[in-house]
Amino acid sequence: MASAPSTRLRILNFIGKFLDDRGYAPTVRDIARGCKISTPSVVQYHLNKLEDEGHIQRDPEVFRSIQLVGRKREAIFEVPLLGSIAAGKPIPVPTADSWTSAPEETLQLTDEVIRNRKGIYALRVKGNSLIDALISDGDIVLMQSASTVEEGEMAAVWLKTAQEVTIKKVYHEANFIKLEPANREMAPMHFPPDEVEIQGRVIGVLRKL
Amino acid sequence: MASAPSTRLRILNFIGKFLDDRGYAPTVRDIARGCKISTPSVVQYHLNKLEDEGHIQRDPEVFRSIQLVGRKREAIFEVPLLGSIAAGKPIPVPTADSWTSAPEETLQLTDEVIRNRKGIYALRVKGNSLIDALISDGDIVLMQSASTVEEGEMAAVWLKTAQEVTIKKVYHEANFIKLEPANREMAPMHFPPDEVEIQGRVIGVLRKL
DNA sequence: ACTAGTATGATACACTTGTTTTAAGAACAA
DNA sequence: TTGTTCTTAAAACAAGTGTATCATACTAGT
Repeated sequence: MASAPSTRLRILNFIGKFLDDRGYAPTVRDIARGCKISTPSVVQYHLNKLEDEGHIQRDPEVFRSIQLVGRKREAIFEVPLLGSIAAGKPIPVPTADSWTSAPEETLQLTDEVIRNRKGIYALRVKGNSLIDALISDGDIVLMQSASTVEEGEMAAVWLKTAQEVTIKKVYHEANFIKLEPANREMAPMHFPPDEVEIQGRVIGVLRKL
Repeated sequence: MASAPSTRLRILNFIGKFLDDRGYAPTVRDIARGCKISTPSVVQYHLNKLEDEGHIQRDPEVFRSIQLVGRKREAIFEVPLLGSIAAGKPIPVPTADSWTSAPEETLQLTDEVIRNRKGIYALRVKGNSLIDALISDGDIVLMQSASTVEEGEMAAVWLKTAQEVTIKKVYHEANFIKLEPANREMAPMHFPPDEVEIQGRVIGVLRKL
């Protein structure tokens, strides 16, 4: 068992702080200096313990290779904010160009949301035309490029004669395409297949207040 | 000017890849091996150029101190998912214990959403009782501990006699507290001050589809 | 008291690694 | 040509650094 506000813990905290401050890991002697330990061997001793306990991880013989386990690194994805989605306007669809040229604005999202899907972009919602999809003015919709979607997936669709974009769950029925609002209190609508055009899959909604 | 798919660029990409793979920076000799360069001095030469150009940054004499500028480090926050929010149940309010003991589940969010606010936690929404706040079943609500909120801020409030939790914009009026739904098509409600209890500030909603 | 496990200390070895020096070829402009 | 700049090359130095060894003290359990 660890005993006091032990040297062990001091070392662990020092490593974290060093990492935050400098961006790379401390050496054995950095730790010794920082924790007022007289000699590398004591640090070495505790580092071995910490590694056994699973708190840190390091590559033998490699300088500055200490890493804190449980600290995630580099799971951030930059998602381009390609424009806005508003009533009566087709949504901006990403072109080949969109991915290479730097967009004006980006969102930073984690792996958890992206789940290594490709072709993700974001649109800011303007107005309350999507209220039946439980999406309000100012929300950000995460899209994935797609011209078809699976049964029941949420998609942004363009209604040709209505000249309107909407977000609904899409089901393919016999001779119609059924569009079902996220808000189940509202009735689904049916359209002939050539009347709707899938603009992309909706994979998330983000509302910052 | 840089000329070809130059050695310079190869080195830069190698550094990035090495960083992703190993979690710490390569040495001059690592780079030489990885880019099929015969000698450290060539790498050294290009590293100096890259540093002049502002692409990398490093501390002289410090091993493995290369960092890519423009790469965010440590912008991920782990937000504990403390429970769920459902109709007719008070929401879980974080205790001192909640922050120290490891929660079963966490969300990873970026600085962009957290904006160095403290006391952030998350709740999963069960059921459709919050539909008038444009929040549906399965959504995740980001909360900040608070017992009072500013005018017009979105808050989770406990309605005492109704025995119900709801999410509304809060306004303090003469003798009443006005609760306004996010969905503006719906009417606001008024309650005497001792009838409502602020459980926390709502700082965001996340819907994964 | 005895022993085992834990923690601290001092010192030294050998390898890693940033850096310097010197050299030479290639591209380009004056 | 001449000179300058950019690039690749080889070798070596000196300091930084992980690691090992040996020794000492403290604590807890028997």
